[in-house]
Amino acid sequence: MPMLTPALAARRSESPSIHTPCAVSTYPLSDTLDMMGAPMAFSRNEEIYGEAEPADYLYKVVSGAVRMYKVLKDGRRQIGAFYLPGDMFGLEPGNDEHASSAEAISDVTVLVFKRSAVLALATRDATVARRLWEMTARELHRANDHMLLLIKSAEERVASFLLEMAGRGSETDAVTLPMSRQDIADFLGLTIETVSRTITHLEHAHAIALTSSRRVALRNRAMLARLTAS
Amino acid sequence: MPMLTPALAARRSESPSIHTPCAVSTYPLSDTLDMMGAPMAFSRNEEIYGEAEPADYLYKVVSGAVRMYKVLKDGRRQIGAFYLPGDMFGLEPGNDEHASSAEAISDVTVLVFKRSAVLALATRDATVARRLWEMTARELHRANDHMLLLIKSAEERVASFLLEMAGRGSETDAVTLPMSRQDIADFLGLTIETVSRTITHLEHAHAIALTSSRRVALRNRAMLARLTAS
DNA sequence: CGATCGCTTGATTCCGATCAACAGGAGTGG
DNA sequence: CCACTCCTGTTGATCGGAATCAAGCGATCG
Repeated sequence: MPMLTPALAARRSESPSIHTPCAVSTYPLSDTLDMMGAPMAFSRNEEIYGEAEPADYLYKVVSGAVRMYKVLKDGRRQIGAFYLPGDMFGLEPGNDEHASSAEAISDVTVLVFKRSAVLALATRDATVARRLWEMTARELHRANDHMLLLIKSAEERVASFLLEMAGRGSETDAVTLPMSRQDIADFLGLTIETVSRTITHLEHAHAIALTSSRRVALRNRAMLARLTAS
Repeated sequence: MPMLTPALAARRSESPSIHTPCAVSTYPLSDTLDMMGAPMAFSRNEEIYGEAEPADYLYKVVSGAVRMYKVLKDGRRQIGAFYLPGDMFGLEPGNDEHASSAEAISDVTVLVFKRSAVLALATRDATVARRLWEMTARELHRANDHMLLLIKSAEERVASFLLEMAGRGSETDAVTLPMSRQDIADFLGLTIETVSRTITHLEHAHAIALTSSRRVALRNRAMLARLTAS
Protein backbone atom coordinates (compact mmCIF):
# COMPACT_ATOMS: atom_id res chain seq x y z
CA MET A 1 0.00 0.00 0.00
CA PRO A 2 1.79 3.15 -1.24
CA MET A 3 2.43 6.14 1.06
CA LEU A 4 0.76 9.19 -0.42
CA THR A 5 2.73 12.38 -0.73
CA PRO A 6 0.82 15.52 0.28
CA ALA A 7 0.73 16.48 -3.39
CA LEU A 8 -0.94 13.28 -4.39
CA ALA A 9 -3.25 13.36 -1.42
CA ALA A 10 -4.38 16.82 -2.43
CA ARG A 11 -5.09 15.68 -5.97
CA ARG A 12 -6.89 12.70 -4.63
CA SER A 13 -9.24 14.82 -2.61
CA GLU A 14 -10.87 15.99 -5.81
CA SER A 15 -11.44 12.47 -7.04
CA PRO A 16 -14.64 11.65 -5.16
CA SER A 17 -16.43 14.57 -6.76
CA ILE A 18 -15.29 13.49 -10.21
CA HIS A 19 -17.33 10.35 -10.51
CA THR A 20 -20.40 9.04 -8.85
CA PRO A 21 -19.00 6.32 -6.60
CA CYS A 22 -21.48 3.78 -7.88
CA ALA A 23 -22.05 4.30 -11.59
CA VAL A 24 -25.13 3.06 -13.41
CA SER A 25 -22.83 0.86 -15.48
CA THR A 26 -22.13 -1.30 -12.46
CA TYR A 27 -22.99 -4.92 -13.08
CA PRO A 28 -22.25 -6.95 -9.96
CA LEU A 29 -21.27 -10.42 -11.11
CA SER A 30 -23.03 -11.85 -8.13
CA ASP A 31 -23.39 -10.98 -4.49
CA THR A 32 -21.29 -14.02 -3.71
CA LEU A 33 -18.45 -12.76 -5.86
CA ASP A 34 -18.70 -9.16 -4.81
CA MET A 35 -17.98 -10.23 -1.25
CA MET A 36 -14.80 -11.94 -2.39
CA GLY A 37 -13.24 -8.67 -3.52
CA ALA A 38 -10.31 -7.33 -1.53
CA PRO A 39 -9.88 -3.53 -1.48
CA MET A 40 -6.56 -2.28 -2.80
CA ALA A 41 -5.13 1.19 -3.44
CA PHE A 42 -2.84 2.49 -6.17
CA SER A 43 -1.39 5.96 -6.31
CA ARG A 44 -1.34 8.23 -9.33
CA ASN A 45 0.65 6.78 -12.25
CA GLU A 46 1.29 3.52 -10.45
CA GLU A 47 1.19 0.42 -12.57
CA ILE A 48 -1.61 -2.00 -11.72
CA TYR A 49 -0.34 -4.65 -14.09
CA GLY A 50 1.93 -4.79 -17.13
CA GLU A 51 1.69 -6.45 -20.51
CA ALA A 52 2.73 -10.12 -20.48
CA GLU A 53 2.45 -10.31 -16.71
CA PRO A 54 0.44 -13.24 -15.33
CA ALA A 55 -3.24 -12.36 -15.26
CA ASP A 56 -4.07 -13.64 -11.80
CA TYR A 57 -6.61 -11.01 -10.83
CA LEU A 58 -9.78 -9.32 -11.95
CA TYR A 59 -10.31 -5.71 -10.86
CA LYS A 60 -13.28 -3.49 -10.20
CA VAL A 61 -12.83 0.26 -9.89
CA VAL A 62 -14.23 1.72 -6.69
CA SER A 63 -12.89 5.26 -6.98
CA GLY A 64 -10.52 7.06 -9.29
CA ALA A 65 -9.74 6.19 -12.91
CA VAL A 66 -7.58 3.67 -14.75
CA ARG A 67 -6.00 3.67 -18.22
CA MET A 68 -5.49 0.46 -20.19
CA TYR A 69 -2.91 0.75 -22.95
CA LYS A 70 -0.41 -0.83 -25.29
CA VAL A 71 2.88 0.65 -26.47
CA LEU A 72 4.99 0.30 -29.59
CA LYS A 73 8.73 -0.27 -29.41
CA ASP A 74 9.46 3.43 -29.90
CA GLY A 75 7.11 4.48 -27.11
CA ARG A 76 4.01 5.51 -29.04
CA ARG A 77 1.10 4.62 -26.80
CA GLN A 78 -2.49 3.70 -27.58
CA ILE A 79 -4.87 3.89 -24.66
CA GLY A 80 -7.58 1.35 -25.43
CA ALA A 81 -9.92 2.23 -22.61
CA PHE A 82 -10.47 4.30 -19.50
CA TYR A 83 -12.07 2.53 -16.56
CA LEU A 84 -14.19 4.53 -14.14
CA PRO A 85 -15.91 3.59 -10.88
CA GLY A 86 -18.10 0.54 -11.40
CA ASP A 87 -16.09 -0.74 -14.37
CA MET A 88 -14.31 -4.10 -14.23
CA PHE A 89 -11.08 -4.84 -16.05
CA GLY A 90 -8.07 -7.13 -16.23
CA LEU A 91 -9.75 -10.46 -16.94
CA GLU A 92 -8.04 -12.56 -19.61
CA PRO A 93 -10.14 -15.59 -20.46
CA GLY A 94 -8.14 -18.35 -22.11
CA ASN A 95 -4.97 -16.33 -21.68
CA ASP A 96 -2.79 -16.46 -18.63
CA GLU A 97 -1.04 -13.22 -19.46
CA HIS A 98 -2.28 -9.66 -19.79
CA ALA A 99 -2.33 -8.36 -23.35
CA SER A 100 -2.23 -4.73 -22.22
CA SER A 101 -0.98 -2.69 -19.29
CA ALA A 102 -3.09 -0.86 -16.72
CA GLU A 103 -2.13 2.20 -14.66
CA ALA A 104 -3.81 4.43 -12.14
CA ILE A 105 -4.66 7.82 -13.66
CA SER A 106 -5.48 9.33 -10.29
CA ASP A 107 -5.14 7.72 -6.91
CA VAL A 108 -7.37 4.70 -7.25
CA THR A 109 -9.07 2.16 -5.07
CA VAL A 110 -10.14 -1.12 -6.61
CA LEU A 111 -11.62 -4.39 -5.53
CA VAL A 112 -9.38 -7.30 -6.45
CA PHE A 113 -10.70 -10.76 -7.25
CA LYS A 114 -8.63 -13.88 -7.60
CA ARG A 115 -8.90 -15.13 -11.14
CA SER A 116 -8.94 -18.74 -10.01
CA ALA A 117 -11.79 -18.05 -7.62
CA VAL A 118 -13.77 -16.23 -10.28
CA LEU A 119 -13.29 -19.04 -12.77
CA ALA A 120 -14.19 -21.63 -10.18
CA LEU A 121 -17.37 -19.77 -9.36
CA ALA A 122 -18.13 -19.51 -13.07
CA THR A 123 -17.96 -23.26 -13.56
CA ARG A 124 -20.38 -23.75 -10.69
CA ASP A 125 -22.73 -20.87 -11.48
CA ALA A 126 -23.82 -20.55 -15.12
CA THR A 127 -25.18 -17.07 -14.45
CA VAL A 128 -21.77 -15.84 -13.36
CA ALA A 129 -20.22 -17.49 -16.40
CA ARG A 130 -22.72 -15.71 -18.59
CA ARG A 131 -22.03 -12.35 -16.92
CA LEU A 132 -18.30 -12.75 -17.44
CA TRP A 133 -18.81 -13.57 -21.09
CA GLU A 134 -21.08 -10.57 -21.55
CA MET A 135 -18.49 -8.39 -19.86
CA THR A 136 -15.93 -9.46 -22.46
CA ALA A 137 -18.49 -8.90 -25.21
CA ARG A 138 -19.18 -5.34 -24.02
CA GLU A 139 -15.45 -4.67 -24.10
CA LEU A 140 -15.34 -6.00 -27.64
CA HIS A 141 -18.15 -3.68 -28.71
CA ARG A 142 -16.36 -0.77 -27.13
CA ALA A 143 -13.17 -1.68 -28.94
CA ASN A 144 -14.97 -1.89 -32.28
CA ASP A 145 -16.57 1.49 -31.66
CA HIS A 146 -13.18 2.92 -30.79
CA MET A 147 -11.69 1.68 -34.06
CA LEU A 148 -14.40 3.63 -35.85
CA LEU A 149 -13.44 6.70 -33.85
CA LEU A 150 -9.83 6.35 -34.94
CA ILE A 151 -10.70 7.06 -38.57
CA LYS A 152 -12.46 10.32 -37.74
CA SER A 153 -11.03 13.85 -37.95
CA ALA A 154 -9.52 15.48 -34.87
CA GLU A 155 -12.62 17.53 -34.16
CA GLU A 156 -14.90 14.53 -34.56
CA ARG A 157 -12.74 12.48 -32.20
CA VAL A 158 -12.71 15.13 -29.48
CA ALA A 159 -16.46 15.72 -29.76
CA SER A 160 -17.08 11.97 -29.57
CA PHE A 161 -14.82 11.72 -26.55
CA LEU A 162 -16.56 14.50 -24.65
CA LEU A 163 -19.99 13.01 -25.30
CA GLU A 164 -18.74 9.57 -24.28
CA MET A 165 -17.37 10.94 -21.02
CA ALA A 166 -20.62 12.80 -20.45
CA GLY A 167 -22.52 9.56 -21.00
CA ARG A 168 -20.68 7.98 -18.12
CA GLY A 169 -20.74 9.50 -14.63
CA SER A 170 -23.57 11.75 -13.49
CA GLU A 171 -25.89 12.65 -16.34
CA THR A 172 -25.40 16.42 -16.20
CA ASP A 173 -23.76 18.84 -18.62
CA ALA A 174 -20.78 19.17 -16.28
CA VAL A 175 -18.06 16.73 -17.28
CA THR A 176 -14.92 16.33 -15.22
CA LEU A 177 -11.99 14.73 -16.97
CA PRO A 178 -9.84 12.67 -14.60
CA MET A 179 -7.09 12.26 -17.19
CA SER A 180 -4.43 14.56 -18.62
CA ARG A 181 -4.34 15.96 -22.14
CA GLN A 182 -1.63 13.42 -22.94
CA ASP A 183 -3.92 10.58 -21.89
CA ILE A 184 -6.75 11.98 -24.01
CA ALA A 185 -4.36 12.38 -26.94
CA ASP A 186 -3.16 8.78 -26.66
CA PHE A 187 -6.75 7.60 -26.38
CA LEU A 188 -7.82 9.51 -29.49
CA GLY A 189 -4.68 8.90 -31.54
CA LEU A 190 -3.79 12.61 -31.62
CA THR A 191 -1.14 14.87 -30.07
CA ILE A 192 -1.72 16.97 -26.97
CA GLU A 193 -1.42 20.12 -29.06
CA THR A 194 -4.18 19.01 -31.40
CA VAL A 195 -6.41 18.00 -28.48
CA SER A 196 -5.83 21.34 -26.78
CA ARG A 197 -6.44 23.34 -29.94
CA THR A 198 -9.60 21.39 -30.74
CA ILE A 199 -11.00 21.91 -27.27
CA THR A 200 -10.28 25.62 -27.58
CA HIS A 201 -11.99 25.62 -30.95
CA LEU A 202 -15.09 23.90 -29.54
CA GLU A 203 -15.13 26.50 -26.78
CA HIS A 204 -15.01 29.37 -29.30
CA ALA A 205 -17.88 27.70 -31.15
CA HIS A 206 -19.88 27.72 -27.86
CA ALA A 207 -20.28 23.94 -27.98
CA ILE A 208 -18.57 23.69 -24.59
CA ALA A 209 -17.23 25.91 -21.81
CA LEU A 210 -14.16 25.31 -19.65
CA THR A 211 -14.24 26.24 -15.97
CA SER A 212 -10.81 24.66 -15.59
CA SER A 213 -8.77 22.51 -17.95
CA ARG A 214 -10.26 19.39 -16.41
CA ARG A 215 -13.82 20.67 -16.05
CA VAL A 216 -15.90 20.93 -19.18
CA ALA A 217 -19.50 22.09 -19.43
CA LEU A 218 -21.45 20.93 -22.45
CA ARG A 219 -23.23 23.99 -23.82
CA ASN A 220 -24.60 22.57 -27.05
CA ARG A 221 -24.98 18.83 -27.14
CA ALA A 222 -26.72 18.93 -30.52
CA MET A 223 -23.77 20.70 -32.06
CA LEU A 224 -21.39 18.22 -30.48
CA ALA A 225 -23.47 15.31 -31.69
CA ARG A 226 -23.38 16.72 -35.19
CA LEU A 227 -19.60 17.10 -35.02
CA THR A 228 -19.40 13.47 -33.95
CA ALA A 229 -20.20 12.20 -37.46
CA SER A 230 -21.36 8.87 -36.03
CA MET B 1 -28.71 -19.77 -52.78
CA PRO B 2 -27.36 -17.39 -55.41
CA MET B 3 -26.73 -18.48 -58.97
CA LEU B 4 -23.08 -18.03 -59.80
CA THR B 5 -22.18 -16.25 -63.00
CA PRO B 6 -19.25 -17.78 -64.89
CA ALA B 7 -17.21 -14.77 -63.82
CA LEU B 8 -17.85 -15.32 -60.18
CA ALA B 9 -17.37 -19.04 -60.49
CA ALA B 10 -13.99 -18.37 -62.05
CA ARG B 11 -12.98 -16.15 -59.18
CA ARG B 12 -14.26 -18.69 -56.76
CA SER B 13 -12.17 -21.42 -58.28
CA GLU B 14 -9.04 -19.72 -57.02
CA SER B 15 -10.34 -19.52 -53.51
CA PRO B 16 -9.35 -22.98 -52.30
CA SER B 17 -5.73 -22.27 -53.12
CA ILE B 18 -5.86 -19.01 -51.23
CA HIS B 19 -6.34 -20.46 -47.78
CA THR B 20 -5.84 -23.82 -46.29
CA PRO B 21 -9.40 -25.11 -45.99
CA CYS B 22 -8.89 -26.02 -42.37
CA ALA B 23 -6.66 -23.42 -40.79
CA VAL B 24 -4.70 -24.00 -37.61
CA SER B 25 -6.86 -21.33 -36.01
CA THR B 26 -9.87 -23.61 -36.20
CA TYR B 27 -11.32 -24.32 -32.80
CA PRO B 28 -14.34 -26.57 -33.16
CA LEU B 29 -16.70 -25.64 -30.39
CA SER B 30 -17.62 -29.26 -29.99
CA ASP B 31 -18.35 -32.17 -32.27
CA THR B 32 -21.94 -31.93 -31.20
CA LEU B 33 -22.19 -28.32 -32.29
CA ASP B 34 -20.20 -28.73 -35.47
CA MET B 35 -22.81 -31.18 -36.69
CA MET B 36 -25.54 -28.59 -36.14
CA GLY B 37 -24.10 -26.26 -38.75
CA ALA B 38 -26.02 -25.80 -41.99
CA PRO B 39 -23.98 -24.95 -45.10
CA MET B 40 -24.91 -21.71 -46.80
CA ALA B 41 -23.45 -19.78 -49.73
CA PHE B 42 -23.09 -16.05 -50.35
CA SER B 43 -21.87 -14.49 -53.57
CA ARG B 44 -19.27 -11.75 -53.83
CA ASN B 45 -20.31 -8.50 -52.11
CA GLU B 46 -23.48 -10.04 -50.74
CA GLU B 47 -24.47 -8.95 -47.25
CA ILE B 48 -24.42 -11.72 -44.68
CA TYR B 49 -25.95 -9.54 -42.00
CA GLY B 50 -26.33 -5.84 -41.33
CA GLU B 51 -25.80 -3.64 -38.31
CA ALA B 52 -28.76 -3.59 -35.93
CA GLU B 53 -30.26 -6.71 -37.50
CA PRO B 54 -31.28 -9.48 -35.11
CA ALA B 55 -28.29 -11.66 -34.30
CA ASP B 56 -29.92 -15.05 -34.68
CA TYR B 57 -26.98 -16.93 -36.12
CA LEU B 58 -23.35 -17.75 -35.58
CA TYR B 59 -21.22 -18.34 -38.67
CA LYS B 60 -18.11 -20.33 -39.47
CA VAL B 61 -16.23 -19.68 -42.72
CA VAL B 62 -15.67 -22.78 -44.82
CA SER B 63 -14.26 -21.16 -47.94
CA GLY B 64 -13.81 -17.61 -49.18
CA ALA B 65 -13.40 -14.50 -47.05
CA VAL B 66 -15.68 -12.15 -45.11
CA ARG B 67 -15.32 -8.50 -44.06
CA MET B 68 -16.84 -7.20 -40.85
CA TYR B 69 -17.28 -3.42 -40.76
CA LYS B 70 -18.97 -0.34 -39.42
CA VAL B 71 -19.78 2.84 -41.32
CA LEU B 72 -20.14 6.49 -40.37
CA LYS B 73 -23.09 8.58 -41.55
CA ASP B 74 -21.09 9.99 -44.45
CA GLY B 75 -20.00 6.58 -45.68
CA ARG B 76 -16.50 6.32 -44.25
CA ARG B 77 -16.00 2.65 -43.49
CA GLN B 78 -13.85 0.89 -40.92
CA ILE B 79 -13.31 -2.80 -41.53
CA GLY B 80 -12.74 -4.28 -38.10
CA ALA B 81 -11.77 -7.77 -39.21
CA PHE B 82 -11.40 -10.17 -42.09
CA TYR B 83 -12.63 -13.71 -41.50
CA LEU B 84 -10.94 -16.55 -43.36
CA PRO B 85 -11.70 -20.28 -43.51
CA GLY B 86 -11.88 -21.72 -40.01
CA ASP B 87 -12.84 -18.41 -38.41
CA MET B 88 -16.15 -17.96 -36.62
CA PHE B 89 -18.05 -14.67 -36.49
CA GLY B 90 -21.42 -13.07 -35.86
CA LEU B 91 -22.02 -14.08 -32.26
CA GLU B 92 -23.39 -11.31 -30.06
CA PRO B 93 -23.52 -12.43 -26.43
CA GLY B 94 -25.85 -10.33 -24.34
CA ASN B 95 -26.93 -8.42 -27.40
CA ASP B 96 -29.74 -9.44 -29.67
CA GLU B 97 -28.56 -7.20 -32.49
CA HIS B 98 -25.40 -7.14 -34.56
CA ALA B 99 -23.11 -4.23 -33.80
CA SER B 100 -21.41 -4.45 -37.19
CA SER B 101 -22.19 -5.63 -40.70
CA ALA B 102 -20.68 -8.59 -42.50
CA GLU B 103 -20.27 -9.10 -46.26
CA ALA B 104 -18.79 -11.72 -48.52
CA ILE B 105 -15.51 -10.52 -50.04
CA SER B 106 -15.41 -13.38 -52.51
CA ASP B 107 -17.99 -16.06 -53.07
CA VAL B 108 -18.24 -17.64 -49.66
CA THR B 109 -19.55 -20.78 -48.06
CA VAL B 110 -20.23 -20.78 -44.35
CA LEU B 111 -21.68 -23.06 -41.75
CA VAL B 112 -24.63 -21.42 -39.98
CA PHE B 113 -25.54 -22.19 -36.39
CA LYS B 114 -28.74 -21.13 -34.66
CA ARG B 115 -27.87 -18.78 -31.85
CA SER B 116 -30.56 -20.24 -29.62
CA ALA B 117 -29.18 -23.73 -30.14
CA VAL B 118 -25.64 -22.61 -29.41
CA LEU B 119 -26.69 -20.83 -26.24
CA ALA B 120 -28.76 -23.81 -25.15
CA LEU B 121 -25.81 -26.10 -25.65
CA ALA B 122 -23.62 -23.67 -23.72
CA THR B 123 -25.88 -23.77 -20.68
CA ARG B 124 -25.73 -27.56 -20.70
CA ASP B 125 -22.05 -27.94 -21.54
CA ALA B 126 -19.62 -25.77 -19.56
CA THR B 127 -16.83 -26.56 -22.01
CA VAL B 128 -18.79 -25.12 -24.89
CA ALA B 129 -19.62 -22.07 -22.80
CA ARG B 130 -15.94 -21.65 -22.07
CA ARG B 131 -15.01 -21.97 -25.74
CA LEU B 132 -17.53 -19.33 -26.73
CA TRP B 133 -16.20 -16.96 -24.12
CA GLU B 134 -12.63 -17.54 -25.27
CA MET B 135 -13.71 -16.90 -28.83
CA THR B 136 -15.04 -13.49 -27.81
CA ALA B 137 -11.85 -12.87 -25.84
CA ARG B 138 -9.68 -13.64 -28.87
CA GLU B 139 -11.72 -11.17 -30.89
CA LEU B 140 -11.17 -8.58 -28.18
CA HIS B 141 -7.41 -9.11 -28.29
CA ARG B 142 -7.46 -8.76 -32.03
CA ALA B 143 -9.43 -5.54 -31.75
CA ASN B 144 -6.98 -4.11 -29.22
CA ASP B 145 -4.07 -5.03 -31.48
CA HIS B 146 -5.83 -3.37 -34.39
CA MET B 147 -6.26 -0.14 -32.43
CA LEU B 148 -2.51 -0.12 -31.94
CA LEU B 149 -2.06 -0.55 -35.70
CA LEU B 150 -4.26 2.46 -36.36
CA ILE B 151 -1.76 4.84 -34.76
CA LYS B 152 1.10 3.65 -36.96
CA SER B 153 2.40 5.26 -40.15
CA ALA B 154 1.14 4.09 -43.54
CA GLU B 155 4.20 1.96 -44.22
CA GLU B 156 4.04 0.38 -40.78
CA ARG B 157 0.37 -0.45 -41.24
CA VAL B 158 0.86 -2.08 -44.62
CA ALA B 159 3.86 -4.08 -43.42
CA SER B 160 1.89 -5.23 -40.37
CA PHE B 161 -1.02 -6.19 -42.58
CA LEU B 162 1.10 -8.27 -44.95
CA LEU B 163 2.73 -10.13 -42.08
CA GLU B 164 -0.63 -10.70 -40.44
CA MET B 165 -2.03 -12.16 -43.66
CA ALA B 166 1.07 -14.29 -44.03
CA GLY B 167 0.58 -15.57 -40.49
CA ARG B 168 -2.83 -16.91 -41.42
CA GLY B 169 -3.23 -19.41 -44.28
CA SER B 170 -0.41 -21.62 -45.40
CA GLU B 171 2.87 -20.71 -43.78
CA THR B 172 4.79 -19.90 -46.95
CA ASP B 173 6.15 -16.64 -48.30
CA ALA B 174 3.41 -16.55 -50.93
CA VAL B 175 0.47 -14.51 -49.67
CA THR B 176 -2.73 -14.23 -51.65
CA LEU B 177 -4.97 -11.35 -50.75
CA PRO B 178 -8.64 -12.21 -51.19
CA MET B 179 -9.71 -8.58 -50.75
CA SER B 180 -9.49 -5.45 -52.89
CA ARG B 181 -7.25 -2.45 -52.27
CA GLN B 182 -10.32 -0.58 -51.03
CA ASP B 183 -10.94 -3.27 -48.41
CA ILE B 184 -7.32 -3.14 -47.33
CA ALA B 185 -7.49 0.64 -47.16
CA ASP B 186 -10.63 0.58 -45.01
CA PHE B 187 -9.06 -2.04 -42.77
CA LEU B 188 -5.89 0.01 -42.29
CA GLY B 189 -7.53 3.43 -42.10
CA LEU B 190 -5.82 4.65 -45.29
CA THR B 191 -6.85 5.44 -48.86
CA ILE B 192 -6.42 3.04 -51.78
CA GLU B 193 -3.84 5.35 -53.30
CA THR B 194 -1.71 5.27 -50.18
CA VAL B 195 -2.02 1.49 -49.92
CA SER B 196 -1.05 1.08 -53.55
CA ARG B 197 1.88 3.47 -53.31
CA THR B 198 3.14 1.84 -50.13
CA ILE B 199 2.99 -1.63 -51.65
CA THR B 200 4.92 -0.33 -54.65
CA HIS B 201 7.43 1.21 -52.30
CA LEU B 202 7.88 -2.07 -50.39
CA GLU B 203 8.40 -3.78 -53.74
CA HIS B 204 11.11 -1.31 -54.76
CA ALA B 205 12.77 -1.92 -51.41
CA HIS B 206 12.78 -5.68 -52.22
CA ALA B 207 10.78 -6.45 -49.09
CA ILE B 208 8.08 -8.05 -51.25
CA ALA B 209 7.42 -9.01 -54.86
CA LEU B 210 4.10 -8.88 -56.72
CA THR B 211 3.21 -11.59 -59.18
CA SER B 212 -0.23 -10.04 -59.57
CA SER B 213 -1.96 -7.31 -57.58
CA ARG B 214 -3.52 -9.95 -55.33
CA ARG B 215 -0.48 -12.19 -55.05
CA VAL B 216 2.38 -11.03 -52.85
CA ALA B 217 5.61 -12.85 -52.16
CA LEU B 218 7.44 -11.92 -48.98
CA ARG B 219 11.09 -11.46 -49.95
CA ASN B 220 12.45 -10.06 -46.71
CA ARG B 221 10.43 -10.85 -43.63
CA ALA B 222 13.05 -9.30 -41.34
CA MET B 223 12.78 -5.98 -43.15
CA LEU B 224 8.99 -6.16 -43.00
CA ALA B 225 9.10 -6.99 -39.30
CA ARG B 226 11.35 -4.01 -38.70
CA LEU B 227 8.96 -1.75 -40.61
CA THR B 228 6.17 -3.04 -38.41
CA ALA B 229 7.36 -1.04 -35.39
CA SER B 230 5.49 -3.40 -33.06
C1' DC C 1 10.55 33.75 -5.11
C1' DG C 2 12.14 30.47 -8.49
C1' DA C 3 11.16 25.84 -10.33
C1' DT C 4 8.33 22.46 -12.21
C1' DC C 5 4.31 20.74 -14.46
C1' DG C 6 0.29 20.75 -17.30
C1' DC C 7 -1.74 23.26 -20.73
C1' DT C 8 -2.20 26.61 -24.47
C1' DT C 9 -0.82 29.08 -28.51
C1' DG C 10 2.02 30.15 -32.65
C1' DA C 11 4.98 28.97 -36.82
C1' DT C 12 6.34 25.66 -39.90
C1' DT C 13 6.71 21.06 -41.87
C1' DC C 14 5.27 16.86 -43.72
C1' DC C 15 2.56 12.74 -44.49
C1' DG C 16 -1.29 11.11 -46.38
C1' DA C 17 -5.69 12.76 -48.66
C1' DT C 18 -7.54 14.50 -52.63
C1' DC C 19 -7.97 15.39 -57.46
C1' DA C 20 -6.87 13.63 -61.85
C1' DA C 21 -5.20 10.77 -65.48
C1' DC C 22 -4.01 6.44 -67.19
C1' DA C 23 -3.01 1.36 -67.70
C1' DG C 24 -4.19 -3.45 -67.89
C1' DG C 25 -7.43 -7.30 -67.76
C1' DA C 26 -11.85 -9.39 -68.13
C1' DG C 27 -16.27 -9.59 -69.84
C1' DT C 28 -19.58 -8.14 -73.52
C1' DG C 29 -21.44 -7.64 -77.85
C1' DG C 30 -20.94 -6.90 -82.68
C1' DC D 1 -12.04 -12.25 -83.46
C1' DC D 2 -11.85 -7.50 -82.26
C1' DA D 3 -13.70 -3.12 -80.38
C1' DC D 4 -15.82 -1.51 -76.44
C1' DT D 5 -16.69 -0.85 -71.68
C1' DC D 6 -16.12 -1.64 -66.97
C1' DC D 7 -13.44 -2.44 -63.11
C1' DT D 8 -9.42 -2.43 -60.40
C1' DG D 9 -5.13 -0.79 -59.50
C1' DT D 10 -1.20 2.43 -60.29
C1' DT D 11 0.98 6.80 -60.73
C1' DG D 12 1.41 11.92 -60.71
C1' DA D 13 0.41 16.75 -58.91
C1' DT D 14 -1.35 19.41 -55.42
C1' DC D 15 -3.57 20.37 -51.07
C1' DG D 16 -4.58 20.34 -46.31
C1' DG D 17 -4.88 18.72 -41.53
C1' DA D 18 -2.40 17.26 -37.92
C1' DA D 19 2.42 16.65 -36.31
C1' DT D 20 6.37 18.88 -34.98
C1' DC D 21 9.16 22.51 -33.21
C1' DA D 22 9.11 26.28 -30.13
C1' DA D 23 7.63 29.66 -26.85
C1' DG D 24 4.83 31.31 -23.20
C1' DC D 25 1.45 31.09 -19.37
C1' DG D 26 -0.56 30.06 -14.95
C1' DA D 27 -1.01 27.09 -11.39
C1' DT D 28 1.15 24.56 -7.40
C1' DC D 29 5.00 23.55 -4.56
C1' DG D 30 9.43 23.70 -2.41
